[in-house]
Amino acid sequence: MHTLSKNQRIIFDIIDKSPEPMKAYSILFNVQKKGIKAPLQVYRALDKLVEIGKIHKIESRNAFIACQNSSCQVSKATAFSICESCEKVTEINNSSLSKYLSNFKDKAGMKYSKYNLEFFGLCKKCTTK
Amino acid sequence: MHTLSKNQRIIFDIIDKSPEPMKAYSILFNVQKKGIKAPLQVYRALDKLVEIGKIHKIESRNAFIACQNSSCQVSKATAFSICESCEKVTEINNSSLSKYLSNFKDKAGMKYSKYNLEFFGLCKKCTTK
DNA sequence: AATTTAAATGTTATAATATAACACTATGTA
DNA sequence: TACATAGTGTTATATTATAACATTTAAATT
Ligand SMILES: [Zn+2]
Ligand SMILES: [Zn+2]
Ligand SMILES: [Zn+2]
Ligand SMILES: [Zn+2]
Repeated sequence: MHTLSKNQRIIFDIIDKSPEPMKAYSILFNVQKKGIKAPLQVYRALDKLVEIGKIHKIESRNAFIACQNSSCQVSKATAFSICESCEKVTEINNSSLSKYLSNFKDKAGMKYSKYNLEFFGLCKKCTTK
Repeated sequence: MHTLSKNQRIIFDIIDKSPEPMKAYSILFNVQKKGIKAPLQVYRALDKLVEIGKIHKIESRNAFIACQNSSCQVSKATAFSICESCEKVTEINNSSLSKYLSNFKDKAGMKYSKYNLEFFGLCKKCTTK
């Protein structure tokens, strides 16, 4: 089990507590009182946290979310649902989906080691509005 | 059928001719001789071209690729394979995959109108190296 | 054809996201 | 201790993207 460094812990905690994905400079702003003053300190911690699967990057939003899926130790197979109205993001944990995608083979004979899927739409709350 | 404006045409053509996804500022550099001088001119054309499905954005790379899939009029369901070694990107056109994903329903009852999937791995060429 | 509306353009400035380079410190291992 | 690896602090800079405003072009409506 990986033990987080000081900066990694600070930055993971703030992302983990956040109800929504956080952007790097919003994280920076929020951790300045804890002595983290430069973008690079944030990005280095983010890189590591992504690498070990504690957080994921929502590529379409340039934002980071804590892994909601305890089995997801490494960020190899990620899927998210994103509400285009309220921007709520949820990590999808569906074994049928992950099985289907992990076994997917294309014609070109490419061997995949990783995927990222982002669904967009309206969440239940925003649909009924 | 949508007819492209002058800037949209110039920018689509350069992306369409490119063997690899192009980044916005690389596009800008390449079209300056055609009178397009500012980032905004590029981004506005890119936005429109994405909207009408002539190009797609590869989110993990902040780069743009021409749609390889004539049936893909609108960018509602996109899938790509990305080689992490040579950065070759291919649009996946697989009806089983698109059917599976278009019909996917999550537990939260969210209705999806769009998805984007990016597979990562090594292409055939890079595997045998 | 004249009027109106919507879409696209040109331009300057600036915001937001991310990395390079270098010196230094902490931690684990032989 | 000596060595290797990972993490930190700092300054500067690169890259990606949008705001705001004036103007022009194209398309739709009368
Ligand atoms: Zn996860
Ligand atoms: Zn919502
Ligand atoms: Zn397409
Ligand atoms: Zn390759």
